[in-house]
Amino acid sequence: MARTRHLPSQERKELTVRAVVELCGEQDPARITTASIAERMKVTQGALFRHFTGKDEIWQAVMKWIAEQVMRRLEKAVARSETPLATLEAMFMAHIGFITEHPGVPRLMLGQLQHSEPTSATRLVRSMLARYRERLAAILEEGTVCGELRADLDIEAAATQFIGTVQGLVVQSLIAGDVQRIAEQAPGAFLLYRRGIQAGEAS
Amino acid sequence: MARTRHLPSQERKELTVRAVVELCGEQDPARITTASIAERMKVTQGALFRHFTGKDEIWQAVMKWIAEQVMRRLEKAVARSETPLATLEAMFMAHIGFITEHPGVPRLMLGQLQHSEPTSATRLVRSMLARYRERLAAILEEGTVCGELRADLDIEAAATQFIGTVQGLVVQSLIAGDVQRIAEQAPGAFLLYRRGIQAGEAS
DNA sequence: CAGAAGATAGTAATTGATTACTATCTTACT
DNA sequence: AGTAAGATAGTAATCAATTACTATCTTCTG
Repeated sequence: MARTRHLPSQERKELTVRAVVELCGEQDPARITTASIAERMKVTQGALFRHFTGKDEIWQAVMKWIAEQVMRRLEKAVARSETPLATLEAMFMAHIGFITEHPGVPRLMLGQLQHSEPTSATRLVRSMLARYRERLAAILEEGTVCGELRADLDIEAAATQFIGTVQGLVVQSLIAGDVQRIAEQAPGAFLLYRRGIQAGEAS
Repeated sequence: MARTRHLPSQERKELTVRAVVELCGEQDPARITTASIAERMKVTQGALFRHFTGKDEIWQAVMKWIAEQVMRRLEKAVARSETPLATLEAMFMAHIGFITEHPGVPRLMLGQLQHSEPTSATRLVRSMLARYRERLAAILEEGTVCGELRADLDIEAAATQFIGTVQGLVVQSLIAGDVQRIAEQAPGAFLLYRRGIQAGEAS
């Protein structure tokens, strides 16, 4: 049996990220200590510093992982969809799916956004959200052009509202302490958002 | 000139709350120490414990203050409005107004919602948001009855989306680091929300 | 191909800084 | 004078980071 002490640094880093994401599903990121991370990994606290120069670098690695995961999923969703509206819905559900699979993610991102003096990790979050918005804006624009969305749509507001729709569900789940219910509420939430941006309907 | 050292405990408590709310506008609540609060108040750190039994009690006082302020404003907005839709808009703008006047408030509330083991302050936040939702649900219900809102409206989803609309603006401001721009974006955001819930329009 | 030599990863213990909280002395107000 | 509020000077606990040492893997040489 592979007792798997002694891992290559690369793998150990990945396990560290996993552990942190996991821990964020259970507690306030601000209260996560290097000791608690190490404990979760069955390693001593000092061992972490063989792979990271400091705690900051751990957060950075975590945010990098999240950014990659989210963006990969979003692009996949975009690729599979036909119309702008269908793309938006696929992105929405992909985002929600990622959150329900990794309940620590919202807490992680909100935790990073709290910092007013941006660390490296904070900058990563901000740039990810900025890219996210750009992606959204492009699709929304496309939707207005093809007539699927209201011609007078405020693109910026619609992008903010998209993220807000997710946020509403997230806040709801933080209050209820139950991340999984997000999945059930997601379709209804998107329907409401869709009605706000869609061109005049017949129903 | 009133050098105002030596204040009655009641006033000192109020100043403490003010100081904390102020500090939250500038930094992560999790990083606010009793020392930094005291410094802001021009008092020594130990003096705080003449008025609060512990840091928890400070957070509790802060959240109590916020809950009172928010609810007072919301009720005023409700009282002044005629139709359900006008009431919702007034509530929205009241909420946004409170946030722009006190930029620390979103960070404060989000910070509290991060805790998974609810403290007294956390419970206060949750119960405030619960009351908020109930209030919203009642108004939304009223709107469907009087025909101003879609008859098939999902009340729960619409309440979540209302809070989400605010959250979208908040997240936006945390990314941009500029709370004031919320005020400009608010009308556009509410318009989008309104279109999602309103009964078939003519425009 | 064996095995020494070096590199990499992990441990256990410690350090210095920070933090919430407290004990004791001092001042100011009534 | 007596008491409520504040200053001063602590304490114990926590935490990130470091250090000295050990275990394991990898590589190079004879």
